[in-house]
Amino acid sequence: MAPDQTTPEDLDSVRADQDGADEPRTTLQERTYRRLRDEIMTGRFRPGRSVTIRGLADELQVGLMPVREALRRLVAEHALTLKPNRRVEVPAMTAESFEELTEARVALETLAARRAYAAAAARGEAGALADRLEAIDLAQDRAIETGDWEAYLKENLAFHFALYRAAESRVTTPLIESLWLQIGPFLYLTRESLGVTYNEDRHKEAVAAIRAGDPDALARAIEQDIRDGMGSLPRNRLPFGPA
Amino acid sequence: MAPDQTTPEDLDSVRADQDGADEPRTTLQERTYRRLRDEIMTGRFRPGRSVTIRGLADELQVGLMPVREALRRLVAEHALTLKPNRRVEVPAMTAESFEELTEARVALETLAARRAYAAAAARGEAGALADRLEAIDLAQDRAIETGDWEAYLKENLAFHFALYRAAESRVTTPLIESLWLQIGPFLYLTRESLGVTYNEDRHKEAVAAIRAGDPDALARAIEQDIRDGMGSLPRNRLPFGPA
DNA sequence: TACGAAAATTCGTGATCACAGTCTTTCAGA
DNA sequence: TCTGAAAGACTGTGATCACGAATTTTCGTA
Repeated sequence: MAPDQTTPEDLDSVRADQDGADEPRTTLQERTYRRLRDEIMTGRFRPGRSVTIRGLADELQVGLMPVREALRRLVAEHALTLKPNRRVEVPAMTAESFEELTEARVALETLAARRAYAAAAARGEAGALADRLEAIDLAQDRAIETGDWEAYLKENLAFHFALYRAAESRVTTPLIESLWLQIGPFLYLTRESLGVTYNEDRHKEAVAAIRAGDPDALARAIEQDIRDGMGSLPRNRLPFGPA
Repeated sequence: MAPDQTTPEDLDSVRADQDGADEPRTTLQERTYRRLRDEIMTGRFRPGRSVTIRGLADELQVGLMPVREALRRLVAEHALTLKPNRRVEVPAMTAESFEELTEARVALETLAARRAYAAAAARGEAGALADRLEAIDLAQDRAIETGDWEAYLKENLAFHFALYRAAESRVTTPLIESLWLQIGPFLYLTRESLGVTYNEDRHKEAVAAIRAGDPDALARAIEQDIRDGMGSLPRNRLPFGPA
């Protein structure tokens, strides 16, 4: 699709987000937003990097206006921050923010998981949901075996949002997405510095909880999954960002 | 029908929001955003009303560009929604959204309350926090006595955010604000249709919990306050919005 | 060499215009 | 009177420019 030859390396790496349909009828601003969103999530924007409208417009080969509105949207979603200079930057990750993000994730994602199970069970599709999640989890296991950290993160994202999306929550899901947007860069940026230890597979526990019809166990599995994942990150090296 | 004339009278009615400082050094877009934000929160935008850039620019006596960016920001915060026509509208409140908003509020606001107490207690300012909240609660009691529904809601907002702001959470507070933005219009729009019953004052319970140093009781008070308040609203008349 | 003021560049903000869709109105035909 | 197609008005999108503020560079002075 996109014929812009600049930056030909990675067009739509993490496209498997929310919209399966990839219509070309979207606005330039929307595509610019998704593009920047993916680049932020995958850590290609280092914290503290100077992000300017004209610079990005040059880089992405689009006009100033789409970039301008895409940046503003990302700021509204807290993926970027607005400095008093009126200039946007990739925010630094601090120990406080990291701890806050973990707690907020636990609060919102256990809620979303419960709602997802309730909605799926009400439709009699709990088994199908468990099957879908299990497939994603197997793909994630393969990523672990091959040591593909980026694929691992991608499948992890797919697992969580496949679960939450089952709730069809137009309120909770966007909030969770905002949290992931804030954590994403840090996850990818630290991929080298950690030897991930997979002691227990909380995803398998979650799938089993769904099959057993136990929402409480599902919520516990999700909470532990979040705490395991966040706890394995190098908290001691925070703050991470501009000096 | 709503009086759709230019409304030059109400410039900054509910300005006492979060920033005590009212510097004129802000951008036009920022002021337009706050203006529209307040009007949405106080229910002056009925659901389903057609919101156009040029119309608002005319009405607010500002250029198209500030309105354009303010609308986009409000859409990103889920205060307004973007129709497939690329046109923004005040979203209708449905029973599902209402229930979701209640659960999300409970999850996030009990978390914020706990963090606020912990932060205040760590600074040895828990007593001062309780005093501040008590003052707001007394003002709210006066609003109840005089039957001033709008003042009641305003003090209610002040109480909750005075508490959450004590946590200095740069992550959780914005999420809660987004939820209030989505509920706000509905609260004000239904002010006529309900005889509010104040059986128990959960705010006083919250203040007592802070003074007693009991975070769990504080969280329970906040949760019950939310459920009481949301439960008293006329759920049976949902969906509320465009036919 | 170090320092600081002035000049040049770059930035965000906002205005204005052109364009291509969408919606409303109008009006001709049954 | 009702239907439906064309004309007109209106809307969001995006480009381009002007302006003032902030940043960076330059260059003269200690």
